[in-house]
Amino acid sequence: MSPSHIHVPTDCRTVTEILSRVGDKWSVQVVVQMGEGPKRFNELRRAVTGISQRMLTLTLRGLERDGLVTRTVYPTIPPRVDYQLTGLGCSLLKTVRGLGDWAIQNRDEILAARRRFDSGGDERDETHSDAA
Amino acid sequence: MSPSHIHVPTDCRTVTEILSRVGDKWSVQVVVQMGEGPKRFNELRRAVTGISQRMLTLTLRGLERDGLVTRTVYPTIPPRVDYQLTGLGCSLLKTVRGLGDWAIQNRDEILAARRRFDSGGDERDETHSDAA
DNA sequence: CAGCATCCGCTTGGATACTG
DNA sequence: CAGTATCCAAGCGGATGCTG
Repeated sequence: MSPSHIHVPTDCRTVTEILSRVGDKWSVQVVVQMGEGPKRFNELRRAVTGISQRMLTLTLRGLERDGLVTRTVYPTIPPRVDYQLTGLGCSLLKTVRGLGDWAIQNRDEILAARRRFDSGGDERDETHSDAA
Repeated sequence: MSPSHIHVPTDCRTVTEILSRVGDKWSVQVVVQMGEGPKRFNELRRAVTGISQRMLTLTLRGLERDGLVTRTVYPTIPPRVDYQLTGLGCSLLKTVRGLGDWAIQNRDEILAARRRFDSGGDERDETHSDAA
């Protein structure tokens, strides 16, 4: 029942909502890993360097909750659990790759700007004597 | 001197780097506001609902540091400071809109999945009796 | 193997008060 | 108007130990 005919230019709250879903420390990396197909828990753990077991669990729960991944349990011994992107998850992955490409393309420029800012912290802006 | 000929599919570290830049609570909203043209400090403050003065300052400093916005000071009384997107900032805005559109399009589906997950927390996955 | 529970530090961010 | 400085609470995330 949302008024979808009112096309707000990039509705702020919704974007923020999604960004906080995807903007955490690990979600994107985990999603990217699953882009190559279904993955088991420890497989993901090894693939995503530096992630703790706790955070992998939490991240996967969050993604599952939002319908981005499915969790399939095989009650064998030892147990086996597969995580896989849903259609929604795949489409998110595609979109995130857009941001990823941007990041890769502009990484050097950003790092340069950062160094410039960090070294000289006083001549960074043009002070205009003229005013309204 | 980075080996740019090795095209890693969405280099994980770089993406994470940028996401943590843009994935904080306010950056995107601030950037979106500036997309409509240069803005003064309190103008941004009013436009971005809920932001504290402290966080607006920090957010703008961060964006300026990364070369995404410029800060122009008019030493008048009272002082006036304009913030404006750089070319880099504009290109980021465009990219972020991609994610924004995705968010808007799939918002309902995500919220539905979330409700489903939160209500029944046990029948959420298919347990397969078959295994490897 | 795939988790859950606990503890604990660090960072993020809000509220408030003060300044040029 | 456009900040800076301080204090403080909540949440994120790491380390460790235990379970089915």
